[in-house]
Amino acid sequence: MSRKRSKTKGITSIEVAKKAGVSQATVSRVFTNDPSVREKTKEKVMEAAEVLGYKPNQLASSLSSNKSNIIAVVLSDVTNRFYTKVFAYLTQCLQQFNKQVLFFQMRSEQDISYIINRVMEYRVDGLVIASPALPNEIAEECLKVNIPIVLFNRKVKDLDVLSVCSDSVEAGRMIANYFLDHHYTRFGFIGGRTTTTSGERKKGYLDRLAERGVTECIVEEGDYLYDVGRAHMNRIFQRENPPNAVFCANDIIAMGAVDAARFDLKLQIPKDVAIIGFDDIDISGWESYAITTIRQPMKEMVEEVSNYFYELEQNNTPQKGLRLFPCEMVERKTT
Amino acid sequence: MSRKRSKTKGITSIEVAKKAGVSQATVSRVFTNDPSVREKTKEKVMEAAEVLGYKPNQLASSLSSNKSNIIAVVLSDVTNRFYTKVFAYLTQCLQQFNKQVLFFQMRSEQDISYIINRVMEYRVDGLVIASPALPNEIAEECLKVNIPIVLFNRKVKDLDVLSVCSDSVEAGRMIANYFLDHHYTRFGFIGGRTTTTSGERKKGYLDRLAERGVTECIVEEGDYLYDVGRAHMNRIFQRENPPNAVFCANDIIAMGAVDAARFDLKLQIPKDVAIIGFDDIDISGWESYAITTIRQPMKEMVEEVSNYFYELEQNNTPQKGLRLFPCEMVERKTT
DNA sequence: GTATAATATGAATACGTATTAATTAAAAGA
DNA sequence: TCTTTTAATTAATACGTATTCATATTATAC
Repeated sequence: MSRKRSKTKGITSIEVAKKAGVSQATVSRVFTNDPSVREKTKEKVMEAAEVLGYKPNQLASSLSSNKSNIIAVVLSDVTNRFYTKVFAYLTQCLQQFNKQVLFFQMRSEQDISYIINRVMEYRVDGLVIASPALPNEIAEECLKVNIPIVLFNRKVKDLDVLSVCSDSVEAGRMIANYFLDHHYTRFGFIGGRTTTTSGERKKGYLDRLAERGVTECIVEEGDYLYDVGRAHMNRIFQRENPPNAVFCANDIIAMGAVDAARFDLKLQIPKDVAIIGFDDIDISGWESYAITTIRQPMKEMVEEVSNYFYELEQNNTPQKGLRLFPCEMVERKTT
Repeated sequence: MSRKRSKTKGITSIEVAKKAGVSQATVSRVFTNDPSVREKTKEKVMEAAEVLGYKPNQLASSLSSNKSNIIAVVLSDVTNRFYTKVFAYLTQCLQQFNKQVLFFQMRSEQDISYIINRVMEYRVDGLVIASPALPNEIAEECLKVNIPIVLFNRKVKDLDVLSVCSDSVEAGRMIANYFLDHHYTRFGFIGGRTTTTSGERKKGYLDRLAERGVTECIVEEGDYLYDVGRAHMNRIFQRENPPNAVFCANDIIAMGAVDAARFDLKLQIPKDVAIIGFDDIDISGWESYAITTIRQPMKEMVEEVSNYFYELEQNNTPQKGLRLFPCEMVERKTT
């Protein structure tokens, strides 16, 4: 009784064709919305399909049409709420024109080759990389076989891709201005991993401080984690003449910093020290933290990504290159 | 110059075969690890593949072998950190035997038919549903075509599926015991959506309270949201004789409740009121909240799911039915 | 009504791999 | 050495759809 193949093989377009009294080609045309099929014929086919419970085999379709309708999305940290939201909303947008999301996690550089292989094997229609780690290898491999790539909050020069980013540099400058306008006098910065985004946030901040005459700023850098943020805040305050205004590269770090100020250093916020975060994740708005932060226009950014693939789908050739989105400040109780 | 099909068509097994001086069948065998191919031949093929940059076309493979190596994962709320972690870890586990994750969001009942259609069209090898909303329609459709289903934290009777759940009822009882053992006297419960999980947490809690002689408990139910939790907490305290011990159906609600107590009601935690949450998401451990909560054995649960698919992969027939995992209490500063 | 154009359908084939059945090569037995 | 067995390989075909090209049908013009 060898039954390697499942008995319940799916209904095929051929069976539908037989039942509807048309050819397989016509059934295919109906399900690809080919306008050249007559309304009456279409109805016959749809009815037969309905009765038989036919669902087109997307795998066969992909093979034949050379289009998988799959977009691979690579995240380095699903735990980061900002990217969680990006992921959720992107999925939603892509579904509107029938693209599905194949999910990959890039925990370390080691994952790169795994991801490359899967992405190529599944012949995905596109690839979105929202990861601070260097994906140059991935990018090059994919471009080699014409898989369109979108980088999210990551810039790469000399690479023929779309890069959708928020304006981190300008956001950093905005914070410097805010602190100075509110008469803060001593400054600190707690960065995340040494990535483009964290680096740019720092650069804008420090540059603007310098432009307005402040050359001293205590800088600590580590990772986008609560514990790390908390540790860095404590370390900063072991120095003499500690800051009264600290910019953290994201909200998670900021929460660590807030708790360090509150529970370890017994400081009043914002009287003794002001803290600003980045991302405006929902927790930042909850009253126990109520962190002043920077909001990236997540929806617009995601829609830009989605729209890029939509244009490709329509056989247009949307522009590549860098697309920069301005951020906005959200004032709460830590300043 | 009509070039409908991309010029850069992928390298196929046929080209590899030609280059290696073997048949296409042999190339296929090499890439499916068929033991019947000689070591020397294998090397020849691998080398040719390497030189040409050949990557097997998974879509063609799926079509031919009737196995897509795709597992669909349906979440109702990616924003919920517990499920975010489940999602991340599940992806990681499945990748270990080469299963990829196709992601779906079930925001409302309306999404059901969309999901069903995609799941069937892609001929996924399995389906994981981690959603409190009723997926009976999905389940029935899938079982009809033999797609294995795993329910995560959701029980369904009379359905031939694997259901991996934490023991919510027992956890509820545990909390009742804890409150009573610590001499709390008046009780409250804030639930999430009226789902199995929330309902069971409540049931265990109330039943155990009753068993130990407490018949009064103020119950509010709404949704798993910060704002809702906060509103409910306030409402509870508008009643006369409000509770001094409140169990919230998850940590997000608990945070709303904590902030209501702190900022709206000006109460001391835990002196005036104790609060317990559920899930032990990372924020609960951060000091500004430091919420006492219930930890589900997330990893074990996910591994159970992953293992189920692994067994199927090996053509074994793993047992279906309900698999229950005990929870554990994490004591922090809200009790 | 016929001739012509436009439209709708069908037959045949491609897509790239897995797999069965058939064949050849290697190993073992005498 | 020559069978007999076993292992390795190939040829041929299936998987289910999309699509090109040819054909049949309908609509339009006269």
